Amino acid sequence: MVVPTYEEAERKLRKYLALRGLRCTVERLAILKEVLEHKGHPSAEEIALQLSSGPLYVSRATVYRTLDLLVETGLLTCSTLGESHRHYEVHADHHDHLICRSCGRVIEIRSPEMEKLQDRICKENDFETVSHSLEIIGYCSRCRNGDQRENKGD
Amino acid sequence: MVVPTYEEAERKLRKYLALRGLRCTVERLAILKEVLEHKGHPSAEEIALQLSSGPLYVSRATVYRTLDLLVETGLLTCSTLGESHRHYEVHADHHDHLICRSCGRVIEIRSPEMEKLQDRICKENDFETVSHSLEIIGYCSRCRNGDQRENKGD
DNA sequence: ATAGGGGTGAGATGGGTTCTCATTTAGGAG
DNA sequence: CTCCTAAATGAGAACCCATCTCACCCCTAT
Repeated sequence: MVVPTYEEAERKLRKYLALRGLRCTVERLAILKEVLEHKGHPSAEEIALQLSSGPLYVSRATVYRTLDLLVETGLLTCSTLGESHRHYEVHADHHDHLICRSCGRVIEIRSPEMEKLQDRICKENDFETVSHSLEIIGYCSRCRNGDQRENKGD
Repeated sequence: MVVPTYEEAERKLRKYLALRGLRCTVERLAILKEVLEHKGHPSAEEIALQLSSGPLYVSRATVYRTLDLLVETGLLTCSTLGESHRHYEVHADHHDHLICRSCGRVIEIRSPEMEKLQDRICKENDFETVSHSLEIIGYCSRCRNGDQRENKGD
C-alpha cells in the first residue's frame, strides 16, 4: 500500500545523503534496490547472498553498514522476528508480527487501535516514540490444524 | 507486585525439576537467586559476572543453560530490549517496555487494554499465543528535558 | 560400592556483526 | 576536465554472545 517505489526511495536516500555530505554510491543503491525487491524479511546475510549473484560485488561490511544507514534514513525497519539476528523490511505503513514457532511463517498485522493505544501509553509516560515493535510468538492456524509442513514465507 | 519471593521461586523450581527427574544443584539455585536479587534486566554475562564475585564459581556454559531452563519453567522471561543480546527478568505480571535510546533507561508498563487487544488480534488470526513482547524505542521524559546524564537503570 | 545418568567446567566452535586499515572513488573546487 | 580530499569500500581480523563437545564429577537407586 504505502510501499514506496524504488524511484521514491532513491530520491529520499539521495536527499538524506546530500544533506549530510555523504555519498550516493552504487553499492548503497544496489542494497536499497535489493531490499525493496525482496518479498519478505531478509537478513543482512540474505541480502549479501542475493547481491553476490548480481553484477556488482558488495562486501559484507558494506552490506551491514548500509543496512544500518537505511534504517537511520527511515527507509527500512529492522526487527528480530524472534530470532537472534536482524531482519529488514521496507518501512511502509507500520505493522506488527505474528511469528509461528512451528513453521516460521510471519504474519503481518495492521491495527490502528494498537497504534492508538501505544500512542496513548507513550503520552501518559511522557515518552517520545522513535519506533516500536510488537512480536507475538505462537502457533499459526495451519500448524494448529495439523498441517506441519514447513512453509517459511521468509 | 506478584514478584515471587526467593522461597516461592525455589519451591517452584524444585517441583519442576523433580517432576522431570532433573537435579536441583547449587549452581541452579545460585543463578535463580542472582536473577531474583538483581533489580533490572540482567544479561547472561552480567549474571555470570555477579556470580564470579560470590563464593561459588559457575561457568558461563552453566549460566546460559540454567537461564534457558528457568525460562522454560516460567520463572523468568527473556527479551532483547532493543539490543542484540538477551536480558532476563523475573516473570511476574506481564508487562511491556519503553526503552530510552539516549540513557538506556527501561520503563515497564502494564496495560490490560493492550493485553486484551493482543488477545483479540490473535483470535482474529486464529493464532495461539505462546509469548509476546512489545518494545517501544524512543526518548524518555528526563532525556527530552535536556537531562542527558546517563542513568542506565539496567 | 557400584553403575548410570544428569550436571558441570573448560575450551572449542559457530553465527552474526563490527572494526581496522589500505585502497578506491564520489563529487565539489578550480 | 582534472585535482583533491574526505567518504566509502573490501579483506580479513576481531568481537560478542551463545552453543556444543567431551571428560570428569556426583547424585541416586540398586
